[in-house]
Amino acid sequence: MSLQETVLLQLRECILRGEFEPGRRLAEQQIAELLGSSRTPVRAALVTLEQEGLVQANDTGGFVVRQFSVREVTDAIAVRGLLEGMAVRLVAEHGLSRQVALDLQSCLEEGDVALAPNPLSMDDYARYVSMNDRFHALILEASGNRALQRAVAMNDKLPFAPASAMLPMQGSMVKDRDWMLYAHRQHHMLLDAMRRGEGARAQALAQEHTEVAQMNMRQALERRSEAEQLMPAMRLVVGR
Amino acid sequence: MSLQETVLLQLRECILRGEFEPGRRLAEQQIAELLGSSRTPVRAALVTLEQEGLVQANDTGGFVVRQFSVREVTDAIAVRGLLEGMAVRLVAEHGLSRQVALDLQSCLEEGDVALAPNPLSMDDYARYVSMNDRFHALILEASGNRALQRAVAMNDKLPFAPASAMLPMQGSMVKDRDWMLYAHRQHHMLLDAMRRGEGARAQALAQEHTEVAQMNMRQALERRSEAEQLMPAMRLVVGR
DNA sequence: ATTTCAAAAACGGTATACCGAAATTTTGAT
DNA sequence: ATCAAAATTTCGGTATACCGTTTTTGAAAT
Repeated sequence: MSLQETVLLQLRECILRGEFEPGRRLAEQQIAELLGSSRTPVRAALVTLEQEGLVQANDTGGFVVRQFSVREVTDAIAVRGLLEGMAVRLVAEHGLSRQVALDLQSCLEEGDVALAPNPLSMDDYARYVSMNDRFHALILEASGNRALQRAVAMNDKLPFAPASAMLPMQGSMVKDRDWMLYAHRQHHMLLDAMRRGEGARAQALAQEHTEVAQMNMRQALERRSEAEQLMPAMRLVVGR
Repeated sequence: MSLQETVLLQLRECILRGEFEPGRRLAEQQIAELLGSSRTPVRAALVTLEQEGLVQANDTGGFVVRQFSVREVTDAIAVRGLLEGMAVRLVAEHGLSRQVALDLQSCLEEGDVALAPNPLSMDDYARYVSMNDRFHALILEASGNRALQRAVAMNDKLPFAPASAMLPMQGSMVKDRDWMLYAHRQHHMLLDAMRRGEGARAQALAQEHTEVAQMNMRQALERRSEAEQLMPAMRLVVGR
């Protein structure tokens, strides 16, 4: 892997970890020293991160860590709902291939197992998150629409927009497990709708599915200090 | 304006003009000489263009002009329909502000005037295109959803996805004018739906509106050589 | 004429030097 | 002690040098 890729990954992670407060100037030299490279790879990374929206060009040149309003985050979640709704509709309408159906089914079963224990262990939670990501990725891939895939990929670069970013925060709380059970039930219904070729139903379901993320976002905002501990990227969200 | 911005704009335009055949390697030195700069600004531009999808990273390093399948283009148009559908629904549901309604109304009147002559002059056509872009931009802005705006902006970087890219090709043909009249009538109905707060209707209409673009894409493919003269970017589309 | 293979040219990734602009610190007057 | 001006440092934009790798070239062999 080239140094450029390493720097990009590390810098993105640093920002998402909340290691730089929003608005802070990202001096190229400084970051280069921090990550052990010269300015050149840092420069390339910053250009990429600007396109992704994590970093903002300064009037006077250079870049600054971007901050997000609550509105922007909830909007991004809504957009994900729209895009995933289209993906599941396409899959439902074009017919679910045998292989994809099997893959999705195995995701569901894995989710069933992961959510069975009460209370959930950290491992159970991690397993569920990984399954969740795979489930959403499979559907998107099965939609076959590359423009749609690009749109989701871009949208997911924003904090808290990706499917698993706003899962109930650690899953250890009883209430969190209940929410995850609810969301997972929706996954089951989603596959059912796709199997039956019920495009409109699948779309509505996928869109409603993101309301769980919206609820979690609201709850995270009410318990800000707690949330920031569990999800440092929360520091990038300003207001409320 | 910095040299970087100039280089980015020029290079993007060169690619969209079809001045480089798809698959061609974009050597940094070469482009730097062509545009009168050093490699550094070219490198930054290439990273940006890769994010935009106009350029593709080579396995062995460097970048190559991307080529698009017909499928990718029609998919991108469909995604634009989805996104604009959401925008108009949001505007309809949240209420159309007095100012935006006036602005949109004046767009419509301008369009009425531009399309009145028969046959259309090049100027009439240009005026309509400019109005069309403004109309779509106004709605998007009025939606207030920044994630949505970002998604549209990204999608519009793909060739032929932007609203006006696939307007009937020059408008001088009688049949083209008929299509434009049809599309413009849809604009009128769209504003009506938004005024009445009919979100679902507005959404359906916006989505259907992109079918005009789909038809034009198909027609352009049937008359490839002609189309490539009028829209050089057509050379980036492979197949059929 | 076609293929093969080695020499040469070109290329990309990276580091760094340079310069003007911006930001920060120091200085000096009040 | 306060504030403004000057000096200094830092920063970003740009050009360029260096090096290992890839690509092209061109000549020899078939």
